[in-house]
Amino acid sequence: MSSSLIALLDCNNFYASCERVFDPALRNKPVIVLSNNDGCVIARSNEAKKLGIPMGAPVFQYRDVIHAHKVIMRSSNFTLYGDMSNRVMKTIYVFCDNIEIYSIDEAFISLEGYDTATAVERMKALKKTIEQWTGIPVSVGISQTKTLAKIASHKAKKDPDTGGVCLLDAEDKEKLKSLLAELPVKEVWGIGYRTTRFLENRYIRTALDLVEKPDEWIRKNMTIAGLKTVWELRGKACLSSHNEDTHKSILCSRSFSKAIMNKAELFSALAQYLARACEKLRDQHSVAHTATIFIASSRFLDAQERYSNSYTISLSGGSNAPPDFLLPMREALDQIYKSGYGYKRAGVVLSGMVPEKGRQMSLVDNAVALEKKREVLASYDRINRKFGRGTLQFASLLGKNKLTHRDPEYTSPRYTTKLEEVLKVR
DNA sequence: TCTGGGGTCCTAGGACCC
DNA sequence: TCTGGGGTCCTAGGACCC
Repeated sequence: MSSSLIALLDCNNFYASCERVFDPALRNKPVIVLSNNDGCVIARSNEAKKLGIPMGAPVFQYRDVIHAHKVIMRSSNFTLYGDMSNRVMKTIYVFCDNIEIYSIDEAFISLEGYDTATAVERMKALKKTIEQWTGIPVSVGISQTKTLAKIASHKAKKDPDTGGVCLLDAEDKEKLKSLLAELPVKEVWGIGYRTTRFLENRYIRTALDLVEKPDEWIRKNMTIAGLKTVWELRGKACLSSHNEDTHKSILCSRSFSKAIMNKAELFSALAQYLARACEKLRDQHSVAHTATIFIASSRFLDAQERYSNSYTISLSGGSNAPPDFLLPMREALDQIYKSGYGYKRAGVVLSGMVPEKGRQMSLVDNAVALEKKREVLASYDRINRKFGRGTLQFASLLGKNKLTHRDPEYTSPRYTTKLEEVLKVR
């Protein structure tokens, strides 16, 4: 009896593909999607990859290539990408209801009960349907474990012979072995930069080198997480799915296009991120008991000129209303702010979540006031959802200064979520 | 300053992911 | 001149308890 199969479905060049769906002029051309402030490359079409533009590359360093090859740039449009992601995931649910949405462009799909041939057939049908219904090209890797499915999906993406769906059967031991022998250890899911350096120093260069090490050695040098990775590579599934619909932490942070030199401006930025983080918190019907603020100068300065720090505050009753966090947050900023530095980034992390219902009330709360506050925030959220984020804002959070975020230059319309911006057919 | 061995809980920081 | 943003998990070490 064979162990059950799992598939990883991965959207190809997701953000760039989303842009292409609505603008045919981008097809077969090099396209890159940029981060906030149009600073970095966060997605590339295959044509852009071939030009040697790396992931995360600062745009200014590649001006010449971009110009010479007429690379098309798009500022990121997360409203569009989020909506397209939903469409892809909903299509997967038509085929299978046991799925784990892993990221905006990836999902694991349980293929329990299928033999290998049927699994491949089903995934080919799914791939075709997604491409027809959403216009997003996808690749699928199938294997007995998530880590191997991941490897299979890379092969599906790179090797045209697979037709975009690749099976890696771990029960074919010889084939698995020869595949792992060709796979550089740094390409294994879960092996990052630090671990790669550690392993290569010990002449462990391929995935096969790694799986041949004894368990005790792995456990000692790579922690339990590394051991799980190795078991997965050997074909033994041990990564559990975490299909939580509530997050354990929520972060909102931004880089500034120009350095911020004073505390008031920094606080006003933090207050806005707090407001956004609290919105996400209310979306999942939680309250948070702790909030961490952090501030940082540019990471690209010399060590002596660099400064970053964070401070964690706690709220005894928990809350998802920005004003409750504001005063302790101001005190926190007083603790860590140092004048004389130019701050390039700041953010707020909320954690210590519990469900909004049945939360512990602190002594100063009274139930009526609490319910009233909840209703006010709910209307606030409804209005902002209907008319766009930022329609309503907290007066106490509004700074005098406009934040130094650069306006995006290359934004595409919100084709799918904004009536005024839908695609027009002549 | 030396003298004990266990527990638990919490948090900061590191490493990884997309 | 210009360098992203949002998550999870693990471990070590401190605080506290008996």
